[in-house]
Amino acid sequence: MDKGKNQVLLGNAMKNTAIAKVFQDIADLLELKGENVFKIRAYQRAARAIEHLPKEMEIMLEEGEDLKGIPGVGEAIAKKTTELITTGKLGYYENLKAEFPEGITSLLEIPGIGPKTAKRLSSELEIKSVEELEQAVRQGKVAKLFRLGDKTADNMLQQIQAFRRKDQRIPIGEALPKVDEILAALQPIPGVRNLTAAGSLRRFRETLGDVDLMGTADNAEGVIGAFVALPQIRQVLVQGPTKASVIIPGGLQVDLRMVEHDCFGSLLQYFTGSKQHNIILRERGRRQGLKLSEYGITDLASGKLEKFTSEEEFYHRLGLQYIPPELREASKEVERAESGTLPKLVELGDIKGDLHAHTDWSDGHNSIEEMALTAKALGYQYLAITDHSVGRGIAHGLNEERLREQVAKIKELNERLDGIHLLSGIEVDIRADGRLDLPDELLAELDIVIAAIHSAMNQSQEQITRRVIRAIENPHVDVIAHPTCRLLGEREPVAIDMEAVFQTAVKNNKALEINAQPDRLDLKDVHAFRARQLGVKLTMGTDAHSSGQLGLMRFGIGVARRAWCEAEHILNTKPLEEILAFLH
DNA sequence: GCCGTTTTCGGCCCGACTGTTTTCAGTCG
Repeated sequence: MDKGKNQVLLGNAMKNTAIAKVFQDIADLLELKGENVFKIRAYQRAARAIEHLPKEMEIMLEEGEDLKGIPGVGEAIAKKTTELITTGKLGYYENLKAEFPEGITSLLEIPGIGPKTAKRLSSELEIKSVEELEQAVRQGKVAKLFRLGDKTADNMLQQIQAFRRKDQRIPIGEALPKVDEILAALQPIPGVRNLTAAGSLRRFRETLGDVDLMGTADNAEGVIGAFVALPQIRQVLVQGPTKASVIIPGGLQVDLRMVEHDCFGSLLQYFTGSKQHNIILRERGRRQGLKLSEYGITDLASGKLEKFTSEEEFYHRLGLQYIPPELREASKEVERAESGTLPKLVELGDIKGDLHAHTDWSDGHNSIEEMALTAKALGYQYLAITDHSVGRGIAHGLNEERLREQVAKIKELNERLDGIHLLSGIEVDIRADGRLDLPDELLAELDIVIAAIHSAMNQSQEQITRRVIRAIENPHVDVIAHPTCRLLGEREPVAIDMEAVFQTAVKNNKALEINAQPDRLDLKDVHAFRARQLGVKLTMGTDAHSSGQLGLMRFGIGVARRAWCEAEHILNTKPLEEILAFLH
């Protein structure tokens, strides 16, 4: 591991998420303080930018990279970041916190309560927590405050209750199939046009707060009526002539908005976001003498409003390439669209085979042949059979003898099956000490060796990083599967140093997997982005445990697109011969 | 506090809703 002084810094690790949190906190505190709103926005913007950064700032600092290159980070925030990373603390932040009663920022988490209200609740009623707020509302104290009334107090109570029972953000894998069902049910209604998801679902974020659907129709009210009458709707929150909000099973809120056809392009663009992306577009528009809104583009000189039925026209009017939704995260996509250098993002149709699948030889549900036939039906040229190794006793992992049997079986199937080629593989366990679960001479006989961690996940960063690096350095290993082992909403990622993993992978010409299981999505978007930047080869695998799960590839594609990947960055967009050449 | 194909100073996205007012402040997306 040639990381040198890097490790010293990593000791008191101050990750981007933590740094972003500090700046968001500062923004909240400055709001309470009544500071200049643009200063507040500057901190918020910096926090968002840092949060979505593909590279850890501590590494940028260590490599002497200029933090001011990050959009939204200037002199002052760069200096504060440096202080945070090198000392683990920030004097400015500590002083700011000391000015306010502890807990006051927690009030800002309740929708409807902004800085002004929070400050008054704190100063006039000495409320310091959501619990105290609830009590004060029930005692009628809040409704008595100037400019607050019964209705406001009532709303607070409801929002507090909603806040408490609110599930966390919902994984996209859970939401997308349900949304597809809703769209499929509404699509056949006569006169319906342009029905689509917008918002973070359309941008393919891995978790969603709520779902925004929108469309146009001759009979908008009829579509809204059909929407709220769908059998899967659990509760109707709001219903009007053009908009309705409902709750579906799983607690997910779904909004449907029917809009004017002639503004559909700008409306879809607006509701797709991200918010920061839209702000950047609008600021840019201003400099061109244009005012952008969801209704179109107004020429400030003439006051004339131009409308757009499609997003493509909207972007083109601004002198930009069309920006795919997955890129609209305020990470230089607007500049690239301006210079006409956006990537041509990978698509599902580019995928020529699945490189990670299980069968009933280990913990899968279908036979090798059934999996092969499904892969063929999906239009694939090849499918890698990668069952678990013996260490995964619970998954009926294969020992040497059964693996040899499977290799023979696959050979036989390849002779018999037409139009699909099976690769003999294994998802071999990386043991706690970094050794693999099967002997090298057996791994050498396989077409593909995927190595993965399934145990001892609480090891220290140093241990687990060294463990994976050792696996990458094994000459027979081709791919590391789900490198961080996270399960969305269930299990935190392991404490692995991804930068070191990326560098080792490049050096050894090994691939890392984008695991398409929707509860994994591992590599996740920012990791895949960074890996691609560094030239790490990427594979995509569904990790299917049944033939139906081979269809999960779309989730991996979503991650890859958010990582700005083109087809050439993903190995299994290549034809069989090229794949075999890489593997051997 | 950030930033520049009008600017190193003087701007900084835009519209809608709600509840409290009697013309608007606060909040949200």
